[in-house]
Amino acid sequence: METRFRVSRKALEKEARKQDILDAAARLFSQRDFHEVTVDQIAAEVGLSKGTVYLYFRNKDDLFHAIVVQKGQSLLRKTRESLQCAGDFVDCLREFVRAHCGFFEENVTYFRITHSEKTRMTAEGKHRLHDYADQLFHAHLAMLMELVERGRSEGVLREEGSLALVKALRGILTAYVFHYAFGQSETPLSEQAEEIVDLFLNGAKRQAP
Amino acid sequence: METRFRVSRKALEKEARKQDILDAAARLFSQRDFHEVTVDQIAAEVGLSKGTVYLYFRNKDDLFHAIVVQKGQSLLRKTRESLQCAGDFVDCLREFVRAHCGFFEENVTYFRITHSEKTRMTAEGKHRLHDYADQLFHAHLAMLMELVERGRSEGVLREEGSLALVKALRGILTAYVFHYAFGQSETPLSEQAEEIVDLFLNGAKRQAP
Amino acid sequence: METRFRVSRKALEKEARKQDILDAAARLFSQRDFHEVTVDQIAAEVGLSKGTVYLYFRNKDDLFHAIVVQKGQSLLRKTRESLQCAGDFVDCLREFVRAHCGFFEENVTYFRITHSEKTRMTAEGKHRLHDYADQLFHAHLAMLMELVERGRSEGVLREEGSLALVKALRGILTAYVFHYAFGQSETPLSEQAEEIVDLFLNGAKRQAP
Amino acid sequence: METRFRVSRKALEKEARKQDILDAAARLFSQRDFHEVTVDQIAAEVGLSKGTVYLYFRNKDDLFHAIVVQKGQSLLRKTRESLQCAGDFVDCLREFVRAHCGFFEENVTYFRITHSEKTRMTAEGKHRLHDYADQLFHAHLAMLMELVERGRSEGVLREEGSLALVKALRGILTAYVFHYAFGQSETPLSEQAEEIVDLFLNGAKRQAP
DNA sequence: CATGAATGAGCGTTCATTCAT
DNA sequence: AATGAATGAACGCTCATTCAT
Repeated sequence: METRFRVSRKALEKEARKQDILDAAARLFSQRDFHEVTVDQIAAEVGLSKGTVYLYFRNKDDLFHAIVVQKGQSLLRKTRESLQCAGDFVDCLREFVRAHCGFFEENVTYFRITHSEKTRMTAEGKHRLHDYADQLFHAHLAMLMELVERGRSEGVLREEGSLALVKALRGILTAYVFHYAFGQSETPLSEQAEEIVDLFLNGAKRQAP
Repeated sequence: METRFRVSRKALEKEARKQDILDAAARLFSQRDFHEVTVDQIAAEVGLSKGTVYLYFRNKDDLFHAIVVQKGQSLLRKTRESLQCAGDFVDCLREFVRAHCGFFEENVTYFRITHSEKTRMTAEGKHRLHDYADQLFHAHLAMLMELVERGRSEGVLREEGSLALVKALRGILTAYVFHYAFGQSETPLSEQAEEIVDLFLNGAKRQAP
Repeated sequence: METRFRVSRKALEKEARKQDILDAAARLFSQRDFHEVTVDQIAAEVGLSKGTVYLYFRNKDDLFHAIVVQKGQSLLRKTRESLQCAGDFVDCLREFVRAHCGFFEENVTYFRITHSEKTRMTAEGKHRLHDYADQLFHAHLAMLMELVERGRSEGVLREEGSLALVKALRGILTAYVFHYAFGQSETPLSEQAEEIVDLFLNGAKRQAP
Repeated sequence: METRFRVSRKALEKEARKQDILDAAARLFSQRDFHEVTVDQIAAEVGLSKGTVYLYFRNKDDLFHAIVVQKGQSLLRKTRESLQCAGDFVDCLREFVRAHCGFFEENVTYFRITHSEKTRMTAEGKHRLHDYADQLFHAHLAMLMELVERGRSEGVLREEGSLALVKALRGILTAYVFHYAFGQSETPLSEQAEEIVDLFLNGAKRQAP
């Protein structure tokens, strides 16, 4: 039992170390391009030796993808939870947007990563990202589709083209996160959730009195 | 006169060659990251020698920025023209969206470039892009602001936060271009202009009867 | 204690490796021009890979300057020591010339380097050499000045223009080293010290009986 | 006859153009290293196209050597003439030193070139310089030898080692030119001829009263 | 003769990756 | 497990040289 305990403690330590590397790397990747961050810098950021990084990740690509996957999972989990809300579609949509905003508020630094990675992924036809990361991306899309479908079935959203609605929602969300992440200091992202929902649902037109 | 003709022909040829390089490079930059495209590849793509590329551009960065600037100018010109329409705000908005869609329909390959470059630019605070490219970016933002202001002064758009409206419009536009550029074959982008305008103005809610 | 020993041994080995590179590079720089020696050749000469050289020196310039500085220091040290002789001016002058000759006898290969570097340094006005190498050069000049002044104060040397005397001494010294370094095999340089001193002090004229 | 005239005029023009290139190149080579001067720069300095330079010189090396040879010939001619003086050895020596100084005063810019080239030449064992330049170098040495021999046969110079005397003379001369060429503004070199002769003949010692 | 566009070998430098300790 | 020295492939860039016009 002592051995089991030792092993498990070791395993935990190892996991912790791995997470340290992921965090350090993510910090750097959010500031500079994939190719502009060197393994040396990552190692220095965690306070480890370059060789040690290779004990935890097979190569630089793996490390990068691990970040994308981990953050993707996290986003997916949080937004999924938000959809289990008790209320009606609009309530749930509000929760969803809040979750999305909350996630990126806490992970501003990861926005650039996922942003550029999403692009790369789509452009090169999955050659670069592991299947799992690919699945995550599509899972996110699917979840949005579901949400929109529900809005439709509740009679709140338009009947035509649910893909169009998904595009609009993602577009507005992304634009807001973008401005939050790169723009000069603004109001907290999560406080803008209501605004996003409003714009998405009612559009830019002045409301009839 | 023959001499004059010869000289001008040479100058034209040189300009044409420069454009060839720009086009070839843009093709590659749209498929892979800046650092993943080598000057050798660019040269090969045009059918020239590596050294020759350096006769036309001081370095790889310059070449890249030349592309961004050229396309940025083009987009700016086309969208600006669209705003000189005779009709009311909604007409102009429709023209604007059409121009935007039309441009990216013809320049799908440039979307990724400007997409990632815009990110990099904002992130690194103008350190990398020439002033001119910087100006272009802000000019585009300013133009959108103007358009939205007009919509407000005509009483069509909401009174609150014009930045919010700009975000929404850009977000939806970008999302549509993104899906067109990377998604599997869809309807022509320009045919989706009406849909974009509708979503932006009226939102996703089912319209009251 | 074993650890301490290991650490210090590693540090020593690293220092030794660095010196190996310096020596190999110096050998090559003495045979060919700075620009005619490639980093690849230097690496091959030490039996290392090109990249390894860059673990020890930031770049080719640094490596070159390290050689100049190291040898300059050595020359300065040895000649300075020689001036602490007990005897009168002529004794000290003799010691000085011997030290100078002795140094270049052991460092023939470095003569060309310092020779050409001195030229470059003076010509380009300190733009290329690190401040330290610059200081060394002037320290050497200053030392010669001091020596000559002493000869004058002891009533041995002429009263007029000590710079003239410095020029003459350096000129003769350099000429001798030059012939030794590049000429076909001759008598050891250090054995020519007496001759140099004699020519410098008494000139080429046949001595009055 | 008109044809002959035309041809000869053309030949003259060609020769003049060639000289222009030599002069421009020499100017640049005196400021920067051989490898730091580009053929492009040379062409620009003469106001010609790069390709044109290759009509007059087979390659960059040839051009460089042509300069060295031409200047060497010129120095040789001028110093040889000086030796045809009517007076005794000391008069002739004085004339020689004056000629040497005069030459480098007018050709300060060429000092560095010949300086570094002489080194390179001796170091690499004639592999680089054309035979002719090699001959020039040795002709200069031989001339000095002759001069010194004459001084000896007239009973003015010491009996021992004429090579030693040649070394001393060349050393002092070179040192003076060096200081003139690179040092901060000094008295004209030719006015220092007397001083050089004095130092060479009588040495640095204070003269007995 | 003169041009200058094109070439391509070659250099300095970087950096992901390996491996002996 | 951790290190960090060593590697070597690869890249951006330069420039002497050629050649069609």
